[in-house]
Amino acid sequence: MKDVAYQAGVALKTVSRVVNGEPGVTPETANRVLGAIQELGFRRNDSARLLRTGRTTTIGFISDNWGDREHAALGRGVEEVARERGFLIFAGSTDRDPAREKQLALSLCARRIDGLIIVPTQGDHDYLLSEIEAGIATVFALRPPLRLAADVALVDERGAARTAIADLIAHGHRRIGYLGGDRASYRSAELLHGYDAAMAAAGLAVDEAWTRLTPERLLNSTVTAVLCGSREYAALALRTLATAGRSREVSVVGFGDFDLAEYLGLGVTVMAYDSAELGRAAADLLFARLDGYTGPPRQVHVKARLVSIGSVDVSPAHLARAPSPGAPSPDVPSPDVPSPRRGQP
Amino acid sequence: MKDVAYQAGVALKTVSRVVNGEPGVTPETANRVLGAIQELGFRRNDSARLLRTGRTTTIGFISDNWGDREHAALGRGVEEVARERGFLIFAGSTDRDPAREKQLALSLCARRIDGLIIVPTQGDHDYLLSEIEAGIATVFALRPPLRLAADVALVDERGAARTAIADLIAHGHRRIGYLGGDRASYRSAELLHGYDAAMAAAGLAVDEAWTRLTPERLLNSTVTAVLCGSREYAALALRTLATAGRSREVSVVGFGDFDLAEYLGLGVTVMAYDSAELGRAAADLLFARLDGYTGPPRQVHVKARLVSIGSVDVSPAHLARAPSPGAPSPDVPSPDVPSPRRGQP
DNA sequence: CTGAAAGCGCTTACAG
DNA sequence: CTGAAAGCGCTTACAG
Repeated sequence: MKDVAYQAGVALKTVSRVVNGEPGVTPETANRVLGAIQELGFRRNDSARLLRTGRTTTIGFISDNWGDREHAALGRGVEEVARERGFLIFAGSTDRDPAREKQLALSLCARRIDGLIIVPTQGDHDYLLSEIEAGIATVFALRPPLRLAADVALVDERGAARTAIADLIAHGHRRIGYLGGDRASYRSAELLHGYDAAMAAAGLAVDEAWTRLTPERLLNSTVTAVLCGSREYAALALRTLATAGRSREVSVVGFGDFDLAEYLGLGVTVMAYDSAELGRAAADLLFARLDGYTGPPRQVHVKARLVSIGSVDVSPAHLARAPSPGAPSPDVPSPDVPSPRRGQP
Repeated sequence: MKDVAYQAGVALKTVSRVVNGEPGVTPETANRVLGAIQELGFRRNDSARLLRTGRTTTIGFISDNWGDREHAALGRGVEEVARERGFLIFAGSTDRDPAREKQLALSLCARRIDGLIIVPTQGDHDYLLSEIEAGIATVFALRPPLRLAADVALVDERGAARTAIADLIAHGHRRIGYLGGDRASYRSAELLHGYDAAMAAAGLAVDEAWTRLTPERLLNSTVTAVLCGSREYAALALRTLATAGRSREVSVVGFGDFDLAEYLGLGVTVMAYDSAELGRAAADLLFARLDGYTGPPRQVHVKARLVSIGSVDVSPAHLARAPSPGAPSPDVPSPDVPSPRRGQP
């Protein structure tokens, strides 16, 4: 810029004015500067400008794994909002390792990002407190942090489980299981909360074994339907049942990103949410802060929808034993066509 | 930092030394500085440091769509290499829009990233020339740029098509089609090149209509097997055949990322490559430049592998008509178990 | 072992 | 309309 000024025979400030399109420069002067810029191949160093300005117009996005479909969709949602605002995004994966999360987050903060959207690991997040105080807007997505009041964008797992279970009950199921790995994880805990609520609302007793299923135990269980807490467990449940030739005896309901339904194939029911929507919601919370919102931390929940796609494979004998479905309970969306896959318990 | 120096009663330079762990500071002095840092909650501004240093230890990653499984896996591969080097990544999507690509790339360059990995859009990339000259290492991934000599990391589409077609031929197919949308696209052109080579090598004539299939035309075609150039077309072909009840009359081979096989379900054959591997390859090219390599542009190709997963559904009648497969040609990997899905033409 | 000065490339605040 | 000076937060190159 100094060179440009020299070449054009003007002061540094004038070059700055031209580059930034500020008013108050004679067309002739401007042209002279523009010419020098062309000639010298000058391009402004935004990093330097941002150092002076204080703002970097950059946000960080930290998730479990950039390569994972669901986290990628989340990032995409964040990007859509950031793009509108002209913000750039630093992205990184934690691989669920708290140490990596901390290292990543702190190096982003050291670059003075304006905001951070983070899918938290299991670790504690005290290390972020001083950064947040220092003015880095922070939003947690997909999972809340432990012991930290902050803006959070979540999936409504409880509501999803309630809807799924109530729907199964409406179709005649009474013995319903949950398959989802670590019950202490945020997701499983929330889904089980919704499960319990829906079973209780229907006045159904719950055998503790039903919610402690494994793929193997599924085959020896008396459940007639099972809610799966992850993509992997849904796939496992289907495969286990198919291998045992018992696909038509147990209804499987998955929980996950929209593409899970597609992934699992035809004839499967999924409580599906939109990860990109979650990303947009998180970004909206973040930009509200950057726009000056200083109120208390907020939570937003992205709803899941019951999705059944494709054709249905059900044995006529099984169908014959199925009663006509009862009236759906109030909080259950009435499906246009009752799914015949869900036979009588 | 100035405040810390004042608080500790030392010079700026001494604080800098402590912060950077440079030698030559008395433990006492260092402790005094550390104390001041604690007290004031000081954290170094890396942006400022990088301005002075000249390097940003940052690379840009620009792809079609961050939310797309394949591009996300690519980014993940890039990240793995960047992480080892302690580099941060700016990420963004073009949505295949040349204008967006340019805008994104230029704003990254203005931030003075050290390198750029880019999945190019159809547009021309002359605008990058001055940036490359200015020292920003640039690598293209997945598709080469038009008229621009640069490092490129690609998938070996030609080899993949050759392998797939030769394998089909070895299983008795003679009339083989290609289904892949825009024939002028880089991917289709490369696949068709491999297709032609394999058909010619086997001395088989090609009816032009076979390579101009659409999902509808597939049903009226005489082909007994079809190579699909994208995830979408593979899914369409399968669905079209299934809907017409003719799944067992035409073998479908997909081409895509590893998860395509899983996505398409059991009993499907896919020429699969690893997007993360492609990302790592691109990053390796980039860091070679950052490490000082100044030779001519290089190309690396990631190989695709023939993958068949899961069980097979084939009509006994169809099987009965199938001949025992001939000896595989030299460039065809001999499958352990010949896939019975590929019946006689 | 420690420090005063200059500078990275830009902008801000003020004069003319 | 234009410019000289100071400063963003750090490091580099040199003295002591």
